Amino acid sequence: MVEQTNELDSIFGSLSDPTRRDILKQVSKKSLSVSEIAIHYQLTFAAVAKHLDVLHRAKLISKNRRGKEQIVSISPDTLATASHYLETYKQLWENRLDSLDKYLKSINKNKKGKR
Amino acid sequence: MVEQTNELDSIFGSLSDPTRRDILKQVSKKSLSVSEIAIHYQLTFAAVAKHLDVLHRAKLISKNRRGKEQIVSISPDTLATASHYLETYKQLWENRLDSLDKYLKSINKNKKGKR
DNA sequence: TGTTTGTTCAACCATATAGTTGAATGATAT
DNA sequence: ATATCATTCAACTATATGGTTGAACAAACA
Repeated sequence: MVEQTNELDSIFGSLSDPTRRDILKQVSKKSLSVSEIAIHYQLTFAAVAKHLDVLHRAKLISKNRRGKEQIVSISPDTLATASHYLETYKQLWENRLDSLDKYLKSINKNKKGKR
Repeated sequence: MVEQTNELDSIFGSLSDPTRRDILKQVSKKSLSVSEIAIHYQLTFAAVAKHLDVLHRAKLISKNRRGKEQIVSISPDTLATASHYLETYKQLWENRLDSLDKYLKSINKNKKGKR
């Protein structure tokens, strides 16, 4: 509606769920099969598979078949995209706050001068 | 369900919508009233107000009344939380990939040695 | 071949989200 | 006091999301 990139939409959307963040944490340490991931949660297998699908569509993970298993790995580049987005804005805001800070100090100095 | 902090849930949830990201972009440059923000979108006033509420609940913005207007400002600390989260994982993953890279190189070296 | 193991798909339900319209509230100006 | 401007609230709709169960498919094993 405002930007045409829904890349960030799906990345941040994926990250908004604690189960999915936890899955990312798991596979960031070691690539795992779908069932190895699923056993860590009280959810049904299908529910976990759906979470993996969300992460996959956001390109935060990749899947590779190894025999009958599907091995899930992280895709670090995608997270870099999100990270870069946040860093840019953080920077921008910090600069703005710095300016405000200087401005307030300059006003203060002025006041002191006038007294 | 996995972590008890829904702080990141609401932060990333907020960031998953392009209108809300755009609002953040706007107010990161300059604090604005609710209606000043709303005129930039084809949405109804109420819809924009709802987006602001989502951002407010995630503590990504703050509101201060100035006369009859409500002035919206950015809350940079919250974004730092998200940014920090991503940086941590990016770091972790990069390290893992570095190790993999070294491992692959060591294998290669071994092969060469054996030949 | 049939059976087991791992994964995906389909149908369904409950709740959350994004949007609408219209009424209600708050603060200022006449 | 009332009219006006800025914002919020309430009720409602449509769609998305997160979860379930059960069937179907794919690969490996007996």
